[in-house]
Amino acid sequence: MPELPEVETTRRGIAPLIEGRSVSAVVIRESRLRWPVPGTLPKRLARRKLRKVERRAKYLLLRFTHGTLILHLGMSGSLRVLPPNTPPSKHDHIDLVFGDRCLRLRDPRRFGAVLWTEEDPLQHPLLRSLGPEPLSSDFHGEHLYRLSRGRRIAVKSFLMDGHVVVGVGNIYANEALFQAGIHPARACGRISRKRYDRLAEAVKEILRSAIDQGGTTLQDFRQADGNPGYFARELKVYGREGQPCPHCGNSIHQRTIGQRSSYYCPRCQR
DNA sequence: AAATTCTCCTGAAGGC
DNA sequence: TGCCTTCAGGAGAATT
Repeated sequence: MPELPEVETTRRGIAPLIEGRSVSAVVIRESRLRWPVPGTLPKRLARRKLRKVERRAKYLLLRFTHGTLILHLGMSGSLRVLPPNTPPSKHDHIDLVFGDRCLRLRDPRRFGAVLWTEEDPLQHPLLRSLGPEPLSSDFHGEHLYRLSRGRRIAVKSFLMDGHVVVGVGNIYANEALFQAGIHPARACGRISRKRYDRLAEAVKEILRSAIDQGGTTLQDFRQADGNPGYFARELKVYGREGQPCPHCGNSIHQRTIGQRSSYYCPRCQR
């Protein structure tokens, strides 16, 4: 499931292969994604040059000279660059053809999105009110501390709220809280400044390390070259219910917090 | 404003 | 072997 490291891995994989190239064709095989894919896309993109592939939160921004294609991979989306005329398989919904190479969006669960804007994409309603990038200097313990005062939700839900900080999904929230020694269900407003410093550092460290490993592949995710991501083998608690805590040896617990499966060591995390 | 619940979808896993 | 049920999950929308 693409979180920030998977999206960034994808960006790095596709950018050098398609930046600076012009669109020769757009194929929409399935337009029923999270929102209908605009049918005007082929016309709007024809012969247009892709300047840059950027990322904001979990959105990929394909910046053309006259507008931006905003992509979200949802739960199960992935992008590959393939030779043109590669036969599509099931769930290969969209192709952007750039002459001798084809950017193909595959998304079995269709929670992803493809949007077009000719305005500043950062001012798009979906992106406008997002929190800071976790790997930027705008994200730190003080930020988490300030935003959490007076609030009662579980720190894990707080950390996964895109208005607080972007890109931290379920897997990395679990891992960061383990590394910081914070219990995922603890009320976010009752955590000290010092512990938030530690949490912010843990988030940065884990995301950086996951990006280095090419992301986490559990089922669907693939890097742009088709290889899986290798961070799964570094997961300390996620999906490890009943297994020993790598720190103290107690067994990892699992419970649902904010409708999301949460894994933690009740002894190391308070 | 903040918190919670609902919703979209498919494939995997489990039960019988 | 096969059919049915349950579940996971990003995040916007709707509701409380």
